[in-house]
Parts: sequence; structure tokens; C-alpha cells
Amino acid sequence: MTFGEQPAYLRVAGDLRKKIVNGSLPPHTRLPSQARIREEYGVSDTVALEARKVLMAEGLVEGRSGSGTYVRERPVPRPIARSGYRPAGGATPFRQEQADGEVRGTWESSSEQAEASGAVAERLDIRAGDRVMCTKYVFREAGEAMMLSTSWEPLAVTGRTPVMLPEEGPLGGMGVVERMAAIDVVVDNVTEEVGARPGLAEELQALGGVPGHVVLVVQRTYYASGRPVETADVVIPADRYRVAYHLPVK
Amino acid sequence: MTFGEQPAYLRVAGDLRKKIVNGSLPPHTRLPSQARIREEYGVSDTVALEARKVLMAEGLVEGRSGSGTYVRERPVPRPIARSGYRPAGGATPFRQEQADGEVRGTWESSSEQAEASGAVAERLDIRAGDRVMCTKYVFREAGEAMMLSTSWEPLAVTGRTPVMLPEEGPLGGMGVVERMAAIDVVVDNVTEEVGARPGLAEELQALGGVPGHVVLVVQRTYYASGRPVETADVVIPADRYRVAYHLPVK
DNA sequence: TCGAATTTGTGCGTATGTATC
DNA sequence: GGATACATACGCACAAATTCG
Repeated sequence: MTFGEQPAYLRVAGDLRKKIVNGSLPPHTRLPSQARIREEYGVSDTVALEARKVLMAEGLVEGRSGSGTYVRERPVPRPIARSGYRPAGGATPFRQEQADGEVRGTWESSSEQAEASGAVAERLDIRAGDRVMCTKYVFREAGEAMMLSTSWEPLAVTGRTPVMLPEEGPLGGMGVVERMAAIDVVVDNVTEEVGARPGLAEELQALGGVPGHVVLVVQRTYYASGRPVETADVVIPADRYRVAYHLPVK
Repeated sequence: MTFGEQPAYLRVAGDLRKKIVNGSLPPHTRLPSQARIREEYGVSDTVALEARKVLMAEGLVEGRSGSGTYVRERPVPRPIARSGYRPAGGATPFRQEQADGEVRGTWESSSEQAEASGAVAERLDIRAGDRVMCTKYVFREAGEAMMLSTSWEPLAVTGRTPVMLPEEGPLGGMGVVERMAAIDVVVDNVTEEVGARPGLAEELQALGGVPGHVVLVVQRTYYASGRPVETADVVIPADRYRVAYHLPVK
């Protein structure tokens, strides 16, 4: 069926895309079902399916099983404030947000001991294989996952103290800075390195995204007197959020 | 074939991904052909194809028609320091880097007057259509483009002053802070919002990337006494660089 | 230089499971 | 319950690019 131009599924996807961006198919409307696409464009089931997949990978539409394929709202990515640490009310990234009065969030977490991998060991300035407490978080906003985080703390710092488990005890969920303060470790510095890459299927499934979507990855490390005491990888869907810093000059 | 767990194509993709990240399938090696995947995992052609597509969308592998599917090289992205402003020696992002003794860079630029678009006007807190000086930069490291930047300055601030053109006159190329200081505008704050998206074909051509690569976009705005005096979009290839911040806590 | 084999990319038809309406 | 629609899966076919003898 081709005579020198682009594949059929790209042609169909392109036509539907045009209707979406020019407003002829506004957000929340259903686009033609696979069967109707097949008829309207005179293509096979596979082509119709593949065309829908292209638009889904671009984040323009979202398939709801049993219901239809719907045009997504294209949110302007919202900034997530990360300008250092704010003492008021706690210190997880979420608590920062809540202090801004902009986000109402919840989170789940699970911790387990592990041995530091080479990369983590380097970031924590310990030896690979040293014991660390590894905690995985899922942060939700209005019930929707918006951020994944994996943190590592050297057990050489927190081991055999009340704050060994980040989310348990009286200081559970209070954030790194307070928890460390409780064991007389004064956190005074933090570095954040922001990168980006295509999200892994596993991550995007948790974040409600689609394979191929871009995620921001923040590698954050807290320091006390020059020694790293916690490091974390924060994974954020880039189509919905930006990472915002506010810095003084000079 | 399913009995309650994840789809077959994700299982296959997951297994191949594991072999890639743990080094059992190092960069530049070919992964099993579709036919071999079909045999080895006991799945159909469709599943093998779909699994390869997942890995391609994740940027882990790249398909070469007629040849095979190859594991991509994943360079460790290097940090670009952006921790506020450092007075020593100048103030373009590059000069910051040079102060660190890590990068030797050159840059080109071209300026022209323009009318502020709605988005730029909002960032500069002016009216859409107001005159601005728009300057485009290409930063190179060792001759290779590593960063694109487009900056906007309200002519209401710099117009009819010696620093109207960022890269000319005695303060040419000296950076926003010094140039503004020369006309008694004291820059005291900066916000940076880091986002990410697939690079545009035009950008990736300038940066020497391939279509589909991810770029980081930093929206930076300088403020003087609460008034925006410059804003810029900085585009950075995410496979080669990260954006690094260093912040005090408390 | 030629040609055969391999491999990816695209496309078709169909079947089944499952969620939604 | 029945109809609709998406998601996954199987098997097949062919074109274009590449590889290799």
C-alpha cells in the first residue's frame, strides 16, 4: 500500500494529531475507536492500533480499556520548589510543597537494609558493600503518583539509633534534616544534580505514564560537615513537573 | 498464557533490560534477533517485537534495519555547576565552569531586537509586544556544541545604555550581573526551573544529537529588587550533562 | 560483483481477555 | 447480561537494509 512515502500508521497518527492540536479534537473527547479508524482511513486493525500507540507515546491521548481513547489535557509543567531546606513543618520534598500551600500530598514508603552499590557508595563516600538503609517512596498528589524516590543512608551514621528507619518512631516521616539533628548530626549542605532520560517501563507504570515518556532524575545528597549522610534519586515525570530553584546572587 | 501477572512482552523486556544494565550485554553488542528471542523465551513474533520496542523507547537499545538491535552507549552525564553566581572572573555559565578549572569553552552569539511573546512577557513581567533584546548563544566545549541559550532583556532596562548589546562594548560577554551593575541595576536573585523534553530536530542538529534524544531546558530569570531584568532558556543534551546545584541548608 | 541469508520494519487478519458502559 | 472498546497475543507476509560468502 505504500508508494514511496511514510508508513500508513504514521499518516493516520499525523492526521489525528493535527485534529488534536488544532482543537478539532479538544481535551477529554474520545477519538474514533480502532474499528472506526479502520473504516474511515481504510486501513487494517494493526495500523489503527499502531497509530493510537504513537499518539499515546507522545502523551497526547490516553487509552482507557473498555471505554475509549481520550485526548489528554496538556498540562503546563508545574514547578516543584526545591530551593534548599525550609524548617517550617518538616522536610520531605512534600512537606516543602505543603508549606507553600500548593500541594496536598500523601506518600508510602518501604525500607530495607542493603549493601551499597558502587555508584551509591561513591555518592556516600563509603566503601561498596557497606551496609545502608534503602527506602523507596511513592509520593502522590490527589491520589495520583507524581514522584518516586529511592534514598540511601549509611548505617554507619544511623545504625543503632532511633532514626534508623526513616518512616518509623517519633520522628517518622520528619525528613532527613530533623532526623539527623535528633542524633546530633547537623546537616548543613545539599547538592542536587538534575538529569533527564526516557523513563523505564516500571517507573512510568508507577507514575501513570507511557513507555517513552521523559523523566527528570534528581540526585540529591545531604552533607553534614562535609560528610554525606543521605543520598537519593528522585524520579519525576517531565511532562507534568519542573524542578524549581531560587538562589541569591553573590 | 497469562495467569495474573504482567504481560509477556514486559517480562521479556525486563529480562533483556537486566542483562543490559548488569553489563552482561555491554554497549555495542547485538541483542538476540527477533527470531532468537522468539525461540529462547518461547513467545510469538509480536511479543519479541513489542519487547524490543519497549527497550528502544527507553533509549537502551537502537535498531539498525537489516543489521540488528544494538545496546547503546550510555555516557555518564557530567554535572554543569549552576550554584548561583560566582563573582570571580565573569558570569556566563561558562565562566562559572572555567572558574572551576573544569571546562575550556568558547561561545558565539547574535543579538536582535524583538517584541516579547506572551510567555516571555510574563516571565519578564512586561506587556506582550514590548521591545526586548533577544540574544542566541551556542556554547562549545572542545569545539563541540554542548549548550544552546536564548536570552531576553527588556529594552526598558538596558535600552540607550552601553550594555544594551550583551556581547559588545567594554563589558561584552561579561555576564548579566556585571553588565547590569554597570548601569546601577543590582541583580540579587535568580530562579532556575529545570524541565526536560524530547529535543527538537533543530536543537539536536546544533547539539550533535540524534532525533529522539532528551534535552534539559533551564528557564532562568535574574531579578533586581524583585523586578525581572533578564530571562533565558538554556537547552542542554541530557545524555551528556546534568545540571548541578549546591545549596546551604537552613 | 553477485547473490543468498539474515534482520529490522511495516502491515494484515484473527483470537482472546478484560474493563467499561 | 450484552455490547463496545482497548490490550495482549499468535502467525504470517513482504520490503528494505545489511552482511557475508
